[in-house]
Amino acid sequence: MKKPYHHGNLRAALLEAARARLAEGAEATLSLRDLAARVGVSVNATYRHFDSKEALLMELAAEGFDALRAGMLGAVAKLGTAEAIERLHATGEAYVHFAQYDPALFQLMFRREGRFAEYERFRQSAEAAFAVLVGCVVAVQQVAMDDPSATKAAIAAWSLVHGFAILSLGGYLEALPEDRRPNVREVVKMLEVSLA
Amino acid sequence: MKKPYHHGNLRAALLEAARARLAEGAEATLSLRDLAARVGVSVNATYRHFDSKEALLMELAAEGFDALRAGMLGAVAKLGTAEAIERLHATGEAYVHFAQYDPALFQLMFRREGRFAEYERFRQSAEAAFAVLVGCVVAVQQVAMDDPSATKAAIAAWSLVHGFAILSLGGYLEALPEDRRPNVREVVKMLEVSLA
DNA sequence: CAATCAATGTACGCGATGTACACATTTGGA
DNA sequence: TCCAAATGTGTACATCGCGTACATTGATTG
Repeated sequence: MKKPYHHGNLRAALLEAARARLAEGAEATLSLRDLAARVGVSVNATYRHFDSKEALLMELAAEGFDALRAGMLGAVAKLGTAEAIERLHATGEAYVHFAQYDPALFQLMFRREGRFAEYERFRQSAEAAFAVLVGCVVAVQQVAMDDPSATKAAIAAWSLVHGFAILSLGGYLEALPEDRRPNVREVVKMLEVSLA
Repeated sequence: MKKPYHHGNLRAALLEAARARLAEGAEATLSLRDLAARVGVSVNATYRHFDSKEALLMELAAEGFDALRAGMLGAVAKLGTAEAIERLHATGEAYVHFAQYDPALFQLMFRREGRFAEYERFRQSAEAAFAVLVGCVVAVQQVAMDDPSATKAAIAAWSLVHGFAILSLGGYLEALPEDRRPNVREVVKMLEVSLA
């Protein structure tokens, strides 16, 4: 059984390799050539499936947002029926956990410098993920889905968990002794009061 | 008046050029060679003052933290005597404003991937900036400067403003219509209740 | 005046991106 | 069935960025 001339699903394989590669290092050191080599394919072949390295990364980032959304929804689902505020907490926690579980992917997702216009798929996935947060806030505030105040509160909530994730990953909290560092739960609780 | 063989203060000039360069573009497209050309100096000369591009960027980032600290302190000072909670608000606003005033520098500061160990100067400046926040929280909570709860609350506050800054700069909020986007003040107000 | 510092010029080695061109192998549709 | 399109291979190249080396020149300082 020699390897066939055609890979079969090179596109998916490249993305998978990129994911694996990301898990073990930073985005900065991810090269197309390395990816091609890992999959056992020539560099040129990669260009049959992605216009550029950036295009590949954007696809990866979009899938990241899909996974983030799934992670948040999953956390809520596992909670069963619960207070709306607790669901919001769970969602926030899931957000941070996602970031900590795959830091490189998370950073990748938020270092695309707003190329929403060029990559529609990316925009949609990012928006869908945000919608989960808005949904939670809507439930807490008991307002209409398109209520401006819900969107604003959701952004504030997003800011909080996102900021915490970034600062954690960046190592900016490591300088502090363990007992003075809040854990995810403590941070997420900050959402409680100000939204009620 | 021909230009002298020695520049005089090349180190400072390089940093200044880098700052200017940052103001008009992203970090990713900043090259040592370009910097040297701008200052009118050979590439080699730059290595007399900085071990590497990274070292130059770290210095720039450290100065960024100094400026951020000054900005926050300045905002508080301009407030005169005021409620502690208002000072915290002002500090948070100053944080976001700093980010919006010089986005590239701000991103630079937070994309150094925790090289605190290698660059002590950087660590100190970052810590000093954070201390301003802690100070505000301490005043609000009326606890001792080294009270763990103050540190934790300060981190939460930091997370909030930082997350908002990042999301703003990344363009992740631009998808939403203007009237559903919170402004700085609205976001910062979230600090109020949960810290009291 | 000698030593040292600061800067020049030129040239490499390395690695990464994207592109081009000619060619091979499958696969699918007219 | 056969031709065309899609997918891959190999090799080569232009471009750019980083860091380094080496010999040399101009300024400063003790």
